[in-house]
Amino acid sequence: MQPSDSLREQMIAQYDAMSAQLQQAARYVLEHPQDVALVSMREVARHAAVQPATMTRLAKFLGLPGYDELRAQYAAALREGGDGFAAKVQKRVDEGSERGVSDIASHMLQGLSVQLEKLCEPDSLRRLEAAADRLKSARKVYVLGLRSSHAVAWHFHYVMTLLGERSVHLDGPGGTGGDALIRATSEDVLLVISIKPYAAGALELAQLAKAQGVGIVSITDSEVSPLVALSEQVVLCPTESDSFFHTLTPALAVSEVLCNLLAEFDRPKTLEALQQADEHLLHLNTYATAIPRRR
Amino acid sequence: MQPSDSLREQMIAQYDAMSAQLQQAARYVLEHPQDVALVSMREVARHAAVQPATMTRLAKFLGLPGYDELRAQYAAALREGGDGFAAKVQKRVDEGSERGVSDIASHMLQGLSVQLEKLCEPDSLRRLEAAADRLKSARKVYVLGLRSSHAVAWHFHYVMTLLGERSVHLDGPGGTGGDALIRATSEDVLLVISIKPYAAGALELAQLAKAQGVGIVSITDSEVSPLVALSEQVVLCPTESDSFFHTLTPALAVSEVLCNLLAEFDRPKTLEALQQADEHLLHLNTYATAIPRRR
DNA sequence: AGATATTTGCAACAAATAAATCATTAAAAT
DNA sequence: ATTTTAATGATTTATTTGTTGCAAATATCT
Repeated sequence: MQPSDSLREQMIAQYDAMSAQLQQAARYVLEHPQDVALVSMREVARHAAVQPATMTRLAKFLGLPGYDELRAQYAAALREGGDGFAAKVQKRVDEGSERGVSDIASHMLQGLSVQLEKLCEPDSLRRLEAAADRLKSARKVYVLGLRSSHAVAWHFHYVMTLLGERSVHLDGPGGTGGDALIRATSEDVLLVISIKPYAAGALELAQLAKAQGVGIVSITDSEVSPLVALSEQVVLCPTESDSFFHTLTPALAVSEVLCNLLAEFDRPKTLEALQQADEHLLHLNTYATAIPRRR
Repeated sequence: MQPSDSLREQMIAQYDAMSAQLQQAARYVLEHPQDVALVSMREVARHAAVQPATMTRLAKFLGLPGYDELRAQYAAALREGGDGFAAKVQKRVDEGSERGVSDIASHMLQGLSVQLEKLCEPDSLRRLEAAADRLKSARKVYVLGLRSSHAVAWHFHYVMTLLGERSVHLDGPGGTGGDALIRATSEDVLLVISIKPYAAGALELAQLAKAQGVGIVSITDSEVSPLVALSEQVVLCPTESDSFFHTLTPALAVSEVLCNLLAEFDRPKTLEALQQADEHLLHLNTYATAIPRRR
């Protein structure tokens, strides 16, 4: 799938010696080898969010005469890969008969994959859309998820924070998480994430919020979840998995979809907000592309 | 290896209805499907000993708008072959042309589903297994994930907590998260989750830990992620999605798989630990199955 | 802090591409 | 045998391609 190996390895080895733009280009090439073979350089550059010239420069950096040679190598690799496809599948099947450790993993992952596909059913999509609409109309969105659901709640809140300042995460040290609801009104919405077993604390807070007139939108796992009775909108997601634990992956996926639907609602505003966040984080040196020097 | 089947069959079926030149072109296309995808029309024409215009005419004869569409079909077919079975769905995703609200959602979900399937490839499974092995052998597992990766880190830690007391979450108020590493030794392992853009803080802490002799296992998004250089084991997961944001869903899935592999390692102990946790939480009235009465 | 080198974005270029147009040739039908 | 039709080849045109040169921006070093 990758070209003659030497090229791929060379790219990885010399990655650190590349400039930022070159790295961005190289990274895309590494992660989308088929594209290099199948689409034009300018298009690859567009996908990689890089100037066309950078692709040429990458090729030269790797010691090739030009981009065409780079493409040729990837094309050759793809030819082989395509031919050997049958063999590859066969290999996979053979390995599958071992029933080993990686079988467990593969089983789980495929199960999760199927569950995500099930979320594409019309009913789920309707619920997602309705939930997004409801969240959209809120002045503030309070986000609540305790115990295992904390991960989803926090992630939703984090993304919403990048988008603006409408989100409030109901969590805090010493059990003070619910305090932020003090000034919540009927113009606001509470997004609750809770799956079985339902954390009592989350249900209590949700009920309290509802009593204050706050609209409730929930992500939960069943039509008979206690949250359904409280909520204006419910998105259901499966949690069963071939493992000891319930899975949160579908719930997280749902959360990400909601975030994106909200972002899509006003693209210009979203883009502006994201750019603003980018600049802010850049000034703070929040991010790094290499291992920072010890200080 | 051949395009959507219908095209290949159509060519064979209508072969007799073609003119001599068209037949010559069609014959070459049928016998060299890869060339159609990988080289220009003129070159294909030259190899087929046919006028360039004939290739265009062949495409139109098959009811396609132009030769580009023909090439696109063959390129898509080659992608499938090269990329594996998951790519079939990807094609559906790529073809998504309408952008209704629920189309966006279903698009995203299908994309995520495909990514999870890709994690089932042998290489990924090997990495997962190796990472699980390394974590298994650790005395303590420190878990680190900042910013967006916090969700994954926390979830991993949460599940590990249910399983025993080997896990330490490197997070805390006032930037004290790293303090727990004070007593970390070479018997311990640090699990770092970080995806692009990489939080500088996470890299710093990981580097510090490594300097202390702590083994590093990481979940990250690329072969050229700065974490790779530090880590004994790396699990790669995709983060691209048809949305404004990077997706964490595959990373979370990887984390859940790791948890489960660790749990599977010693089933009796796992079951006992889970039962113990159940009892504990029951006594604390942590969970509820119905809306609790207001107090 | 200033000087130097490197990196990056932009625009222009020539070459090549796919498609459209027209002229010529071969085949079919009257 | 002549007209009509379809097929083929040559030519032209508007894009698109990969590359290069140059100026602005950025980083690096003294």
